[in-house]
Amino acid sequence: MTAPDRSILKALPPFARLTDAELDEIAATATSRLYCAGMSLYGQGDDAEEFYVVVLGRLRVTQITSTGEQIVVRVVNPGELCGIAHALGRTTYPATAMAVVDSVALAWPTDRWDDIVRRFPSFAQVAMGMIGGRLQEAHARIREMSTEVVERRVGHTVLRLAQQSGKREPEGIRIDFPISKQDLAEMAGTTLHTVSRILTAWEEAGLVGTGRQKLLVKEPHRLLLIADGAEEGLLR
Amino acid sequence: MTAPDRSILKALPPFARLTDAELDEIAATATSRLYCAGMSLYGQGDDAEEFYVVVLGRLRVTQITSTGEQIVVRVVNPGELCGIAHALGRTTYPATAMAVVDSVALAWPTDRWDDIVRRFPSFAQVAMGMIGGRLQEAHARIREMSTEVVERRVGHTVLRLAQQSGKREPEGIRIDFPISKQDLAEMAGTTLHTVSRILTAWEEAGLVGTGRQKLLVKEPHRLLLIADGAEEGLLR
DNA sequence: CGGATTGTTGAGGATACTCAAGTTAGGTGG
DNA sequence: CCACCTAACTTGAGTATCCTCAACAATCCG
Repeated sequence: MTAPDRSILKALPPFARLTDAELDEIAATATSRLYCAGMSLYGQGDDAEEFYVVVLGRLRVTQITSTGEQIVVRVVNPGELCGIAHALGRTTYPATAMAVVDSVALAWPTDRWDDIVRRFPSFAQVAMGMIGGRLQEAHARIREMSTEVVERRVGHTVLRLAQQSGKREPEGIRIDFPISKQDLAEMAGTTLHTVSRILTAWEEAGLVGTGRQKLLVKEPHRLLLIADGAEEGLLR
Repeated sequence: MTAPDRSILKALPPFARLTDAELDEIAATATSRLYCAGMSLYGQGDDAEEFYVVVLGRLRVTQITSTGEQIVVRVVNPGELCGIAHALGRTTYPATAMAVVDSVALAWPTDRWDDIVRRFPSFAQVAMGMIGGRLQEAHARIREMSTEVVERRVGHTVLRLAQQSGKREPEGIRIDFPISKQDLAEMAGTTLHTVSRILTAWEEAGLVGTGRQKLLVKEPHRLLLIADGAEEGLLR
């Protein structure tokens, strides 16, 4: 609920190249908020009154279709922007953002966006690069869903997750926040049943470790071979 | 091959709000190029040496996967940016852009991008909005591919095409550049066989008119009902 | 007019979904 | 701390959708 200190901003990529005076000015209009696991920052269809930068924790961004199915658009990691509907030319949020673990985010009123972009080109540049990264990820998903069989799609989904949000550990790359089979299914465009069968097969082969909302990628390299089609799938 | 006149720039959304002096300055570093149908502006994997704004014609942007399958990323219409790999944080083009009809585009050296963005916030704002639109379209495709059966997916693909690149005519909305069944399949994530069957069924119902690389949407409203699942599909 | 590209249509079959039933894990309250 | 309850997950069986394979037809262009 309080305005953040400049040192917090400085550690976030969008603000990394600003001077102390500039940071203070930007910090002055920000609000720091704590979201407990399960709380949402904003909902699909709401007026886009604020935009956010995540400081700590993880968010899951989802969309609901008109027929009630849900898809996971992305996971938001610390340092990333979200809720920037205005920059994308919208007045409402196209999706819902929810904290999957206790999270801290900075919020600015949406009408600060244009001013910040205009006055701080380095912010604009980083923001555009982040949007670009999301666009490329989206195209990768489209490509995968168009051309790959489920097992490879789930492979790429898991690998992307490991790369973007994973934590290196002695045994492998751990996804250190709760992720359900249903979530993975909604990311890969399949059902939780199919994800369950695939992960069980991979677990038996020692590629991954799974559990209730748990995921550990033990052999990313071999998983990549499967995802890229260089090695036969393990299902069935 | 020649530098363009400021009046040409002024008609393009990214430059619409600049002064004559600013336009002249931007025009000075631009090259106007004619691409005959079938020529490519750049290829997937090439160094991103230039970015473009299309003035006339249509481009088709495609990606080839490691296994040789192709997908259509998008169609580029006059007034739109393309080849902005640098802005998205890349050094190479992630896709190939090819003229589907004779087209004119303006080209700038990639290293002009940062300078233009920094000095002309209105350009930056329009550019970000365009990238945002692409991101939303990509998410719509992901949502459709995750949750919808083929016929509805093809419906949404055709409707998007009609909306973005169609031309109102007495009989309906015409796609006035060559578009093959294979192209539609690569946009909808299916095969040309399935697209052919679906369009034949729609044609028999009077929803569309089709032909070799031709497409006319006669009843967009009824097609929308099918695409949105409010009405039964016509296939089989 | 001939070749090449694009599109049509049918048959068969595999992939992955749906439906169903049960199991495990974790959190909560007594 | 244990019992219970719910949410998450597993596994099996049957089947629909849509892809693959195949052969042919139509259209365009030079």
